[in-house]
Amino acid sequence: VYTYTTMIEAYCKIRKLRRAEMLFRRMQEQGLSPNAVTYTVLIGGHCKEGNLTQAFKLLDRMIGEGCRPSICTYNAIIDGLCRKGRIHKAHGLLNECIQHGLCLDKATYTILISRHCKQGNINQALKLFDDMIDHGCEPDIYTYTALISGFCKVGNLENAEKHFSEVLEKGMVPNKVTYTAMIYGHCKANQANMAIKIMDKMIENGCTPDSVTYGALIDGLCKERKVEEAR
RNA sequence: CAAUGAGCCC
Repeated sequence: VYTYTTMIEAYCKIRKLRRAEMLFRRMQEQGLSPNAVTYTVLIGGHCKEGNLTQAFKLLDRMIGEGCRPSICTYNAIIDGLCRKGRIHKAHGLLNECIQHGLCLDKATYTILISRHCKQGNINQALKLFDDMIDHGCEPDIYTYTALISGFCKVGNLENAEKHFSEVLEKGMVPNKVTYTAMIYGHCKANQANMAIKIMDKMIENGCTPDSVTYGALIDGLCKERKVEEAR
């Protein structure tokens, strides 16, 4: 089962869902029962392809066969729904999780926070951030990065910086993604000089800027007509 | 640690 699951995951990663489904069928023909991980991998693969119909079909089947979905299973579907902009339905699934006795985890909240941030709905994101803390679920660097990115997107650098400081105060370590979000925010606010300072700090702290980091920076520099600097 | 979550442009 472990081996099949790993292979199914590999096919999902390279977006060969038909191959993945084939293996899923074959393992059952061999008398092997897919477990929660197998189902989650396949459901996640379909969600990433945007095939929510198939994802829900598998979820039903999983439950029908007495295989209990985990929070990872639901998170995969919640993420898929969010990507399709069906955030309301995603929120609806939270109740289903709770009915199944599952505890929402950091990923659940981060998926939703990230989505609200992308829509510029920072207040809703903050509400979820508070909710998660109320429920004893501590935000981690992923959650903070999503939130910081949300503040950057709406040009609220003050709050972005405030949460960045909070990360440090809590002893968490900002990573490449966190710094890139900050750089993007400053570029967007026409503070390219500050963005460059942040990049220097990022390098000092052992994070290597990647193509996304440079992409954000080049965009910002070009906007400020500092094409030469961008070069 | 076999499965879920965060960053630019498009």
